[in-house]
Amino acid sequence: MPRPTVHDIAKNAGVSLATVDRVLNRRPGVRPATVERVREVIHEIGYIRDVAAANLARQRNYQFVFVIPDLTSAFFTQLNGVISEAITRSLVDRTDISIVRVPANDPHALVAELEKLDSKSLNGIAIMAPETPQIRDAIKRLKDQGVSVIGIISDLPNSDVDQFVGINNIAAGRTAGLLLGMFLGPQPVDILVIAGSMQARDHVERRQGFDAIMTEQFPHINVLPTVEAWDDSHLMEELVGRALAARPEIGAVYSIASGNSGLVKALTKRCPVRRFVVAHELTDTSRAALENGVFDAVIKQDVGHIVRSAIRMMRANSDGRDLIASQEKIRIEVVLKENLN
Amino acid sequence: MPRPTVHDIAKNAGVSLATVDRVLNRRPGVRPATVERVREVIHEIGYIRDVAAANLARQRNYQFVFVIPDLTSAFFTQLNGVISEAITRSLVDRTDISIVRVPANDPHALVAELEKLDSKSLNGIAIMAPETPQIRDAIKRLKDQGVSVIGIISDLPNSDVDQFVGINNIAAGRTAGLLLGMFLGPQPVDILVIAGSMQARDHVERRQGFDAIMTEQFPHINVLPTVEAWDDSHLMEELVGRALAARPEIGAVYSIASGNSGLVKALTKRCPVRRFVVAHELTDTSRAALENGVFDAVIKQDVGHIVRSAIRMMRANSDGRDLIASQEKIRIEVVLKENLN
DNA sequence: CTGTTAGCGCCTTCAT
DNA sequence: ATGAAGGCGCTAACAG
Repeated sequence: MPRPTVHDIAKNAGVSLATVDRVLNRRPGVRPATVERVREVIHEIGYIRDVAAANLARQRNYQFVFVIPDLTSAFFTQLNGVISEAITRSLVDRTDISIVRVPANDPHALVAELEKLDSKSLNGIAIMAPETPQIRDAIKRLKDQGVSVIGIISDLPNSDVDQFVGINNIAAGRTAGLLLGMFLGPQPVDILVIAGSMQARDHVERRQGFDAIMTEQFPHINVLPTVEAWDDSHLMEELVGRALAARPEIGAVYSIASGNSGLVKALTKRCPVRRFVVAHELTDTSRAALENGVFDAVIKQDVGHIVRSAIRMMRANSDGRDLIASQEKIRIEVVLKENLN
Repeated sequence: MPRPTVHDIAKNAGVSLATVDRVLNRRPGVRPATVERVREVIHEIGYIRDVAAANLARQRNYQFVFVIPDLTSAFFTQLNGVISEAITRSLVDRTDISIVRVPANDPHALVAELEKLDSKSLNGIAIMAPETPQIRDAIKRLKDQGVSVIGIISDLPNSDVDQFVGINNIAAGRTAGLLLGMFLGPQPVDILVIAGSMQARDHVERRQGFDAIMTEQFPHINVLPTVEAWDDSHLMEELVGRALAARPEIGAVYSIASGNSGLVKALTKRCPVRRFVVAHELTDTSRAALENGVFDAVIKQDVGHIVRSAIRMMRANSDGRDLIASQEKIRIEVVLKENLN
């Protein structure tokens, strides 16, 4: 027995297709009694709307854009790759996605790009950006024009975004701290912490979470002042090298930033000392480092998941649907040598 | 500018819609030269097929069934719940999914259920079952009748399934071992291991992986013989209680099985001793145990992900499509107190 | 307020 | 080997 269609509703309720459609789409111009009758029939015969057919008739299509920093580290290369793949995939779903890459750390340029977007044809944007007042305003403007705005990776808690897709970076920092604390055991040691810049909200939050758990639960461990390596592997190598030379007794390293290849070099150069190392993001570098034992754990966020989730959200927002909450939850993943795959 | 459609192809190639359709769907009855011309036009104008419209015209719908053991532990309750949710969701995608629950550990009953399935209307099944010869044969039969068969959660390596969706349980066991090894540090200790039954392939593999890494990398740790608790929490409580009483110096516990509430009871009853505990699957029990520090880590597989992935695969197999490999990879997740969410 | 009608992009008889 | 025409389930003018 085939599924009931709008025709079945019309027949059973004794009305026309147009009326059924009005009820289905909550459009005005139908007598309450009629609405009621149609609703009843819908319920009775167990009608389920065929979304695909509806979208076809509506000639609905989606225009989304990802706004991301034009950085070139492994993480951002990966992000770009994942979005590109999503672009290809989305073509069959009548969904056009484009990428706008804006200079990092330049709120003005970013705002300029946001203003350029044609909010007439645009249905949604997914943005990774620091939260400055100008950016907050630009986001507000887009939202007012009916564009769905999703924050990704780095949260924008005070902006009027529809949703944030990414991990809780405070919890991520706490997780890193917990791992190191448990690995290190009860003897007192020093931990070296390296961040990218303390401008990036995600990095700041990780550091915050890390510090919090260390003081709460591992007071015998001494966390050294943060070294800023500006996501630059050369600088990272130099700074870490210098730090380790100055304090050879350092027992562990927590790397918040990107540019981990420099870290690996610094660690392997001067070496027989066994140190526990936890870093962020699974890249070729960090994967190799896990495999050969230079890193002990990597805290990862699944970029593919983030991008797909953002797209699902923009689409759901565009047609006022809701989605499976659990599927959209981005997890703080702990990757060790043995669960690399 | 709107997307090119079949009409555009027809116009540009100087043929009719029917011919275009034949080329599009690789159906015979078109002169090679014509095929070539149409193909060229398709490429030129950048035509992308609207799958939704195609399925609509085709009146395509999908019939899938999940075959799972009728167990009632937290893990299986969760599995059932997730499938039920997927069933509701799938209705809008012209996809009908049903659940067949079969007695656990009864290959005959399972085979009988499989034979009952109407392979005429069925497009795919996702099955969790031990791999016996009869089951292998039943699977082969279904496949021969054109049904897509996906193994889930517990692998069926020697059966002719299209894909397996789940984690590598050997690696999961190794991950548990690595965690405990690192937590415990260099002093020699005893580890208690509790399994469900050594019939279930997934449990056996976890134990195997665990043992392997312990002998390879932590030879100073003494792994006690496996205790079988048959996924029963009462039995679990009793056996663990007895084991801890007999050897109070046990420094860690690895729980492969379900029935963890018994484990928690046994551990908290007799107590001030600090023991490291790693278990599998995130349930209400294990979540609470992580929160209050009874468990140190939980190895988890995302059941929602597994179910959604299996559905995507059955659908892709049914229409000979391929999908994003990385999205279908089920990860071995390490959950600590701090990355619970 | 309600109904008629013509599509949306694609597939599929049935002719030619 | 090719084409014309109707229909899949739903929506949206345009009439009444």
